[in-house]
Amino acid sequence: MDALEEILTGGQSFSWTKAEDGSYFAVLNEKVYRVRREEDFLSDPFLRNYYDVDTDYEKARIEIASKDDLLKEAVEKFPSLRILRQDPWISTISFILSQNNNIKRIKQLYDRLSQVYGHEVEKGYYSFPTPEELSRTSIQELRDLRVGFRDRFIMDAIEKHEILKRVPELEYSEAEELLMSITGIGKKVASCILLFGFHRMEAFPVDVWIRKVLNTYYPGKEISYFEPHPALCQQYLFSMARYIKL
DNA sequence: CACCAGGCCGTGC
DNA sequence: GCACGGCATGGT
Repeated sequence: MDALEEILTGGQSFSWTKAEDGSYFAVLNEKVYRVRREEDFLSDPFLRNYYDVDTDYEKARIEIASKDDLLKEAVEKFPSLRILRQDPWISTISFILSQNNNIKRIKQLYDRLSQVYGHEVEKGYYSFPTPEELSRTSIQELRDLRVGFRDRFIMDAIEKHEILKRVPELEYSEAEELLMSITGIGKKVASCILLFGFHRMEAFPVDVWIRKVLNTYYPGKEISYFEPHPALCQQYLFSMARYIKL
C-alpha cells in the first residue's frame, strides 16, 4: 500500500494530484509543491508543518493497534497514516463539496473551482480561491460548474467565512455549533473541518463508511472506546472500510 | 434500470 | 426532539 497515496488522495485532502510519473503535486501556500516520498516533506518548513512531521505518531500507533484486531490490521496496512494540517477555508469548502458525493468527484470540483476562481502561481497551476476570489461567483456559475445542490451552501460559506477566525479560541462543541451556523454544514462536515482544518484531534467524523464499520465491528460501543486517539482511530477505520469495501 | 457517494435541509409529527 | 423525502451529479 502506497503510504502517500492514502494520506494525500484518500479523502482528507483534495489538493493533491497524482502525476503520470507517480509523484504528487499540489498548489498550496502560493507555490507548487511536488513530492514523491515522505522524506520530501522534511526539508521545507511549510511542508513540515503541513505533514505534521514533528508529531510523534509512533506511541499513538502502538496504543491504537493494541485496541483490537481490526485496528491492529489497519495500523499494519497503513503504517504512516497521519492527519494533515490543512487550511481552514480550503477545508470548509472541500467538505461542503463532500456531502453525498464521492472522492473522485469532490476532487474534480475542487480543481474546477481552483482553475476558474483561483490564480495562476505557475504556468498551468492554480491556487484554491480565497474567500475574496470565490466571492466573484454566483449561484448560477456554481451550478454550471456542476456543484449541484451545494451551490447555496458555498454561497453561505463565502458570506460567513470570517467566523473561521473565531474557531481556534473555542471549545470543540462551541466551534462545532459556530460552523453549523453555515447552511450546508452539519455535524459530520463540521467535524471534518475541525479535524483537517484546525487539527482538533478530538474530532470523530461519522460518514457512511464509518457508520458501516461501527455497525459491523463495534455494535453497542461508544465513541469513547477510541480514546485517547479518536481522530486517528477514525482515520484508520475509514481507510480500512474503503480498503475492504465494507 | 437501480443504487451509491467522507450529508444536510425542510417539513411534519 | 426524531423520521423521512428530496436533492445534483457522475460512476458502477
